[in-house]
Amino acid sequence: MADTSQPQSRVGRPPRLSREAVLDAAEEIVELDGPEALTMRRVAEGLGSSPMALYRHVRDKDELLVLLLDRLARRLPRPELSADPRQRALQVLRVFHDGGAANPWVAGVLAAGDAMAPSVLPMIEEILAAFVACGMSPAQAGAAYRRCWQFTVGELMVVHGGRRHVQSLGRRPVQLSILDAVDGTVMPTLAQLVGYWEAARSQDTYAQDIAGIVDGLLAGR
Amino acid sequence: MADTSQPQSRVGRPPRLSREAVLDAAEEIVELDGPEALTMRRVAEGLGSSPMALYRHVRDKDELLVLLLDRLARRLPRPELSADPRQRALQVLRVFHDGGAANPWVAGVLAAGDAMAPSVLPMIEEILAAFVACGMSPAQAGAAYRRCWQFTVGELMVVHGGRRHVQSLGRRPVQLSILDAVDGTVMPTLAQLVGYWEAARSQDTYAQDIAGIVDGLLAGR
DNA sequence: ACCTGAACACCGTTCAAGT
DNA sequence: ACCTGAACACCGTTCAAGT
Repeated sequence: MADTSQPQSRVGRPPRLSREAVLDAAEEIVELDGPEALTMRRVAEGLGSSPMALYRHVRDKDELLVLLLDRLARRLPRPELSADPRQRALQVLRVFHDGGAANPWVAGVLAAGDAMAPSVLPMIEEILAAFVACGMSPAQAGAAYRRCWQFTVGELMVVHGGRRHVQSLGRRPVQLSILDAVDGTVMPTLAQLVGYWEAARSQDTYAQDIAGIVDGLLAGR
Repeated sequence: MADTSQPQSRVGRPPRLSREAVLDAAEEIVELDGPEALTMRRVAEGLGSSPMALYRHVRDKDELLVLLLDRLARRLPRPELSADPRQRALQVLRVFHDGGAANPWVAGVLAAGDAMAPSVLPMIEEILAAFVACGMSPAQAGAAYRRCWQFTVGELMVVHGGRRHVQSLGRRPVQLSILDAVDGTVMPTLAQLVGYWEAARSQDTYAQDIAGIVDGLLAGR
């Protein structure tokens, strides 16, 4: 009995943790309290192990974040793609956007460096192919994708971005933001601005914006 | 002699530091070693004072960063504005962009929260006015500015963004980036992608991109 | 009023040792 | 092979005390 014993390579202490378990614990924290709450020590605590045990499964904290991003990317839905290539590009871009908007910590991680999830490569390829099907050259498609992606990152940053939530640890609820920095005298422009920002957070302006950008690109060639 | 003595309010120890001095020291650090090197303790060290002395001149580290951003914004050049409103909007957007691109730490600070520099409000107003002069309604101008700003933030993030520079403290030069994450097998798409990214970093694609976006907006109405 | 010293409650990570 | 304990070199910030 006990055929769970592998005949091969049975040396040393059996593992108690795994990369998958570490990622699970990390994800729970980030989902609950945001990316700034993600510390190696808290992950270890969640696993009931010492902080240093994690380093056997993950190179360092940066790698942990990238792996978390990749995991999210792998879970992105693959929508039924339209026959119209323009529509197809917009569909995939929307999947990217919605994935980032649903997990506000993504913006912060994207901001941190050249980190990128390999699992999105097929989706990027889909967008490039769609642009080519619209009549662009591969180089044009690349530049077009870059423009769309940069707008999407900015949107995630500005609208759904790493706001420090409420988070107020009891002290100092105010924030030196655009609102109180002009010491009380709210300019008309400012009031309007705030309105437009709020609009973007409530209404779905992304669809309109990205469609406008894509149409600009298609009109260009 | 010594007419530097103010007749008014002469109580307690005279100040040795000032908010301006704190900002100078902070700026030097951030310019030299990037925003991640900016710590209260290092600023204090640069001033030859104790870390806690800073808290008399600045509420906390967040405020320090916002003040630094505002200082940079105040120094932005005010270009000779064109008579053509479309051109005018593009000019001011370019000033924003170039300011951020020249100081790569800006992207990181913008990413961190709703922080905003009050000194840019007149320039924002300039852009809104230009869009209105192009025939947009105020609401359309607001949405248009938002779209442009979001693209600009994304561009700063992706192209000039908070890459962790070389920074390698001797150990681990590699980075789990898109390049090595697909374990060696570089897809054609991937090679292309990297090329487009590099292109954006060397050539000035921003001018073309933002003009395309603005033209898309103007065509929309 | 302005600054200092010591302390608190954290970080990520290394290194030698246990099993 | 995998994990632990103690330690290192940091953080931001509070609080009581000095001048």
